[in-house]
Amino acid sequence: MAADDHHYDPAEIEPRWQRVWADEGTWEVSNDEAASGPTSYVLEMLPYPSGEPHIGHLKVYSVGDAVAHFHRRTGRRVLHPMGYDAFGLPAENHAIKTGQHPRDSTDTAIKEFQRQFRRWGVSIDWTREFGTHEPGVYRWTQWIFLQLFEHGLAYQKQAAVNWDPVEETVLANEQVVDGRGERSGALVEVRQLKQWFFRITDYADRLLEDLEAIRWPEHVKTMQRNWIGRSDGAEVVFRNDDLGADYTVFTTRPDTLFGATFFVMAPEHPDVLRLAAGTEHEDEVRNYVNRALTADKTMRGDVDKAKTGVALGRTVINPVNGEALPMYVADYVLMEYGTGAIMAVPAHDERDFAFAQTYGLPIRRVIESPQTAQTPCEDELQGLPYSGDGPLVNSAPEFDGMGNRAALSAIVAWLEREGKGRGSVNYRLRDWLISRQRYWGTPIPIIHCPACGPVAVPDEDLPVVLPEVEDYKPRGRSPLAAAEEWVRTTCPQCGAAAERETDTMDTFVDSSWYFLRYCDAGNEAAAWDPAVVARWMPVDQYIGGVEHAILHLLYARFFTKALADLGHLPGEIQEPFAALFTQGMILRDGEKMSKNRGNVVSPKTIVEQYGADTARAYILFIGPPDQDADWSDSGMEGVHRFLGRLWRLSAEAAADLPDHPLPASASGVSNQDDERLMRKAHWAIDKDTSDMSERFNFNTAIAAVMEIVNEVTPAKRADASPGAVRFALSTAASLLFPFAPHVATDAYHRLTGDRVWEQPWPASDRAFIETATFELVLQVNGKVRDRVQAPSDASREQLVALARESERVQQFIDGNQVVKEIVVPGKLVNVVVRPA
RNA sequence: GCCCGGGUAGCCGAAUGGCAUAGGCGGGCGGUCUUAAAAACCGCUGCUCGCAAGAGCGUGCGGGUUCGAAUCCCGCCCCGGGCACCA
Repeated sequence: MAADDHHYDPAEIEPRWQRVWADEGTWEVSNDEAASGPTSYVLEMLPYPSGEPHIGHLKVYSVGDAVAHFHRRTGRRVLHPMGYDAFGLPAENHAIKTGQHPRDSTDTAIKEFQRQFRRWGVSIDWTREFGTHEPGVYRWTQWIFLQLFEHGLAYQKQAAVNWDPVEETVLANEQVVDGRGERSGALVEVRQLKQWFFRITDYADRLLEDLEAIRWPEHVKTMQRNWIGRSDGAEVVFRNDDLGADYTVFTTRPDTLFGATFFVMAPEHPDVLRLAAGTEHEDEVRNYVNRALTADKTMRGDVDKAKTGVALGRTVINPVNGEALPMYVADYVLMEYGTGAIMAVPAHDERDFAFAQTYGLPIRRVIESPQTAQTPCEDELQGLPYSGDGPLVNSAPEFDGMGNRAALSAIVAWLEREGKGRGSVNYRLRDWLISRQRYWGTPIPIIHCPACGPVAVPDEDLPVVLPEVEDYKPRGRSPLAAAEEWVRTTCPQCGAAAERETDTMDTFVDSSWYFLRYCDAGNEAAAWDPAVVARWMPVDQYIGGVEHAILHLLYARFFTKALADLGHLPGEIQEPFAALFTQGMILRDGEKMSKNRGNVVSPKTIVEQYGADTARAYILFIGPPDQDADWSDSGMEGVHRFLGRLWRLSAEAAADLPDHPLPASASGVSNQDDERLMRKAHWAIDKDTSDMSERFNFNTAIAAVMEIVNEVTPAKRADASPGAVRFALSTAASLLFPFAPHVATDAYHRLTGDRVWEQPWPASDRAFIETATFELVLQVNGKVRDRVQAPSDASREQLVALARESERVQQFIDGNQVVKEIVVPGKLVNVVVRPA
């Protein structure tokens, strides 16, 4: 190639190096025990294969690949696998519309994903690739289900569940947002159905506590804490003498028990109608309950909605003082939380206060608030409702005057002694509903026997293969029910005629363990070998969208703990993802990209036009990767120009300058241009190393490489030696490699003859960064007035003297009195003056 | 309403107690190349005043702490996200 023909051509460079990586299996790692050294497991959330990859995929794999490359070059063996979350509703809905088998559309999409991921040059160990829809994989999903089933962690129960009328399936609590199906947006209905659940609530406390031990973004931890929703309090028993029934309530404020003035039940409470029966309120209660049960769930949940309710015409006894409290039914009390009944303390709870005001119920203050303590009030409702701390009043003599926190424990102790209640904890978290009445998922490996009940499919009969059906449309039952031959079977226990379970599993089950399978993907005898998993797990760096903050990340944590408890994982592996990074979205003109808006940027088009390196480096350069960022075509062209400049300068330097050793030490540097180049290169090494290891500041890491390249332009390096130029350019290529691997590899190879991915991450040499003099900033009263060169080893006195010598400083001192001099060694001198 | 983020040039952003605006984009001015233009490449470019030297101003708004504040503290405004009748 002629020296004047150095034209950056990613279409030539990128496939050439991709071929080397594919032929040599560069990114493959073995599970051999013999392989030594530290390991790292870098994982991006697995993609759902539909259509083709979008810009969000390009971002997550650009981030992940940068981390993987950095880990490799800092001496770790890196597991960086890829797979597909291949079951799910979009493929099935497509099948309902077109009749195309979901397997066919999914496999087509997977092929397109594979093509593009390779075209992007992502450093994946492709030997471990799989899709969750492969029978060889979902047989282990079924095996895990059965492990949970046999240990009581998977169970079937009749329950009020969320039914999505559009998707025609039930949904997990986590998949209902503001009363609507997460995918369909349809208002969910409550149905009583027999469904399969995983007992995630058994793990509520461990899921909460172990958040402390993992390096996750604080807001994701907060979301998980809120979702688990642990509340500490007490259960207190209130007796109704008419029916001779005891009603237990849960309260976080047993210290306010003496302030209870009424008692409220949820409309769904099974005893409401029985209690009202025979009273003058019977009809009214019946009407209220009917209205509440049919009302729009989203409306009922609105905080601002006025409180409504109806008296039941009965009373319960407050165990602490024997008072009879009137009973009400009101829709602000929820059946799903606690016991579906509450004690109402209007003086110290906003909701109870609003209800009491509406219905003219008594309000009794039992905790003194700071204001009322100071100014004994004329208005007895002043400052109410008050939910803060303070001493008890209007309670029993033994508690009055006691701080409410102390009183809380004292009252709980009293309740326990009297058998009227006990300390108790409540969670918002519900068990995970995993049954789906849909086709395209992992079949639940259960056989229903009229005599034996639900029976596990024996291990040797796994996988239970998804049967072929004609019609994918769910009609209030799973499409699998239509495969009658498949459904009809015999009981593995007693041999009697029996039927297969026809529901499939929520696809979140598949993604709750896929990261374990990557460790030992070829294993046909087991889901994984615990000894192999121990070598890789936990994932050192997990990367994905924040939209999975609750669902996927909580379920995967639950699976990891449950599988460790059952002995299938080493006990010390309690968390799947030691560190988590959540990347922001790529927007266009401040809006989400979508086909409807017509503002979609296609990775395929960009990569074809500019190359994968440009697309990847631009996405990382655009801003901090955890933030949303706006796509700009001209910004991307700027990065393209920069990559071209680096490559061209490298190619020219390699061709034009005779081979020359790199300056080995600071003393070998002969002139100012050399010194500037060497210092900039070593400074950038420091900058990039901390940007990559301490935080994910890829944007500033790339900017530092740009600074090196800006120093190497022919005009600026007139006197520089070939060795210094080569060092600056090869350092730039080396530092850029994690973000733009092809062009960096090619430039580095031309300059040095070596393969950059086989080189250790560069180390900076302080001798090149430290200099004999530095620029001393001179301030008067904190304002910069001058800059002078100062010796690096100057004493404080010498620095002050330099400041005093400056004419510009003197101008501002003249006529004033010098009060003091502040010296920051290596940085500045600030002369403080005041008018004489 | 409560809990997190965030607000820096025309735009994206850098700087977490010490030179505000690194790097990039865009616009403007100048240059190289060209018969010429475009493209490409190179250089300068925060605002105001000033011929210049230079001075003043400038990190959402108002106060405070400090020799010194984008950075720390108090009060407010705006934007984004999460949660929200959970007793």
